[in-house]
Amino acid sequence: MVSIKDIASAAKVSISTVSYALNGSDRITKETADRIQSIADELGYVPNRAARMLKKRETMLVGVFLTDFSGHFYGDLLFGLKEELNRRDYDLIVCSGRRSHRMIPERAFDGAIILDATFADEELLGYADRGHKLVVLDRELEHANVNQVLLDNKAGATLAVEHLLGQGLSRICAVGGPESAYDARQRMRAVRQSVERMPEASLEELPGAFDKASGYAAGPRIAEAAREGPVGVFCLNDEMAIGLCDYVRTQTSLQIGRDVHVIGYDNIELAQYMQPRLATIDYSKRKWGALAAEQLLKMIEGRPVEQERIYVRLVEGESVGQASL
Amino acid sequence: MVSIKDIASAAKVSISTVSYALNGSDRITKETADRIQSIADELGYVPNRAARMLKKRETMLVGVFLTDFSGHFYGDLLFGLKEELNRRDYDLIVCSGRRSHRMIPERAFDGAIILDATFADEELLGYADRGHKLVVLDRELEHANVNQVLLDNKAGATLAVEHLLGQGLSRICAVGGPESAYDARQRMRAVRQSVERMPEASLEELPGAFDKASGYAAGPRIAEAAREGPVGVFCLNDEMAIGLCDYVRTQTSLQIGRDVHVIGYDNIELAQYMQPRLATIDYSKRKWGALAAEQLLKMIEGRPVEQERIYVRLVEGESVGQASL
DNA sequence: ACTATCCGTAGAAACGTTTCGATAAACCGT
DNA sequence: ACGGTTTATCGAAACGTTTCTACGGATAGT
Repeated sequence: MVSIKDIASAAKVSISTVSYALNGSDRITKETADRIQSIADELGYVPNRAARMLKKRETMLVGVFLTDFSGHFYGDLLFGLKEELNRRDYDLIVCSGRRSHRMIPERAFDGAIILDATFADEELLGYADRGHKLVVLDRELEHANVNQVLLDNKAGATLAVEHLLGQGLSRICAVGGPESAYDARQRMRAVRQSVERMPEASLEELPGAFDKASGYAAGPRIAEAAREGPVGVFCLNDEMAIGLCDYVRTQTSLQIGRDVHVIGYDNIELAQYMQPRLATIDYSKRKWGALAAEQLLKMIEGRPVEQERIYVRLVEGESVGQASL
Repeated sequence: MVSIKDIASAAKVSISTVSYALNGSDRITKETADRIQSIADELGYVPNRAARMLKKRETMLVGVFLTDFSGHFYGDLLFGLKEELNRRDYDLIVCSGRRSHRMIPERAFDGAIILDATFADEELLGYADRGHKLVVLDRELEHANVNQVLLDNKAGATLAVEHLLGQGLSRICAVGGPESAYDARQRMRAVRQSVERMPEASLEELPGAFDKASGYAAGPRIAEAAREGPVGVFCLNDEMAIGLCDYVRTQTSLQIGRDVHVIGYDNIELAQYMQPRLATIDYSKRKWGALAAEQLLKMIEGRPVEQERIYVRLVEGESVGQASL
């Protein structure tokens, strides 16, 4: 592999001159710089990333950690992240799995973005203590080296429940997320508050784990409830809503949007292709990513960071209809 | 940041002893090794990745390059890749975008897996010439440092067309992919061959770009054709099939599975949620990833690599029905 | 013409590891 | 008790950069 040394001897200058020339320092005259540059090109020189990282103590890399690679909104989120990072000359690296956690303390990146339930809070705080910059997207953490971009879960869940209530549905079921999920806890809390505000409304909470299977599993109980009249179901994310619709369609003779009214959360791509179209809560995943990137870069560069929040909107769908009285 | 030196002075041994001890060399007695280990733990030592990379000239990292992060089957593919790599102590890093290409010559990984149209063949061959190990998933390249895991596109496309023909459909439309896509070229070639084998069958080729919009765009022409009797449409991937169904459903009074029979390719998750369910060609994306990882590791370790191929199967769906005669 | 200033380049140390070869102490058999 | 062998540890070089400081020669000012 051709190194800076090879260029130095080919150009009959010292390696420091080569380094300065290639990095565009004004210590070197334009002529020598050009000469060195063309020799470098000719030899096909590419700087060694590891050496540069070691010496400069910076990587120009940001790591994003995901629980898995199959999330339905990762595409947009990562797009937003990457755009923003690239504008500032950083590269994005996506990681998943416990094994890769170690890359943070190994200083493989200048900062990391976390949307990964396999990190415990204490683990993240430990990294922050050691000086690593983090932006967390799936929890709230109080630390000088940690910031977050919050989804407005409260507003979203309130919107969802009020949409159901607004259709004349007073019997509400909510299918929850894993206890460990911050988003799930926040959404469920808002659900309770919204229902409590309506004296005539009732709420039943069903357990769930943010996956299709838990939506499906909630099916029997919901079908039972629906026998006594229309029921409005808020699944705390779209995947569960889809699982529930699956159950209702294949295992019961109930009709979605008439007997069982379903609304989800996240507006994943699938939602718009469901028949009937799934009502859901939407927010800009790109913006979420872009803000996360912006915050992280500010931290890395030592600029002040302001708290950001992503707003939500209701997407209507035929999975929620007017309650027939 | 605590380094091997700090441990050395804390333990009153040389840095080489620390290095040997921490790496489990048998040059060091168990007692000192344990002592050093516990001091390292106490100080919270984590090795510096850059330094190790530089010295060892290996990274234990594999990069996978994707055109974007939104592909519908990336989740499974990456899962297969990651599992296999982790079993062998390698970490996976996902990259996208032209900017990140440079990580290959910069020796940021021990090898790379390419499923990314933004790489030109010549670019990849250039890296291979410089000794970088590659596995390509979206093309075929002849080079000692390049291997591929091939999808059986020919078999899949043949299966799809024969399924349509088998339902009594003799007027076939095929919605193609970008000219630059290897998969698209292979599939289309097989389509032509299959249709030609049936003297009474006719084929019309429509342009496409593997995205939903091109499926939608093919809609008018297909609707026109369907006015003269049922037509079988093979969209070279599921996304286009979904776009086409969208058009037919919203812009025409034709019925899918009766007037227009649609089959896709890839069996993305969405396919099973379409109404009617989309017929498609399925193959194991996990296995695809696992084989790619296995090949790359063999190359890195200098073991012989055998050519692999992923097999396909037909998934029936109501989007293709019996042609009413 | 002589010192002071500046400018372009060179030398060398450092970043944090790994690993080869050297060294000194302990062991063994005779 | 002695040379020879083994054993545990150490010293130093190297990986490929960056960057501080030093240096020598040219230019400029008086």
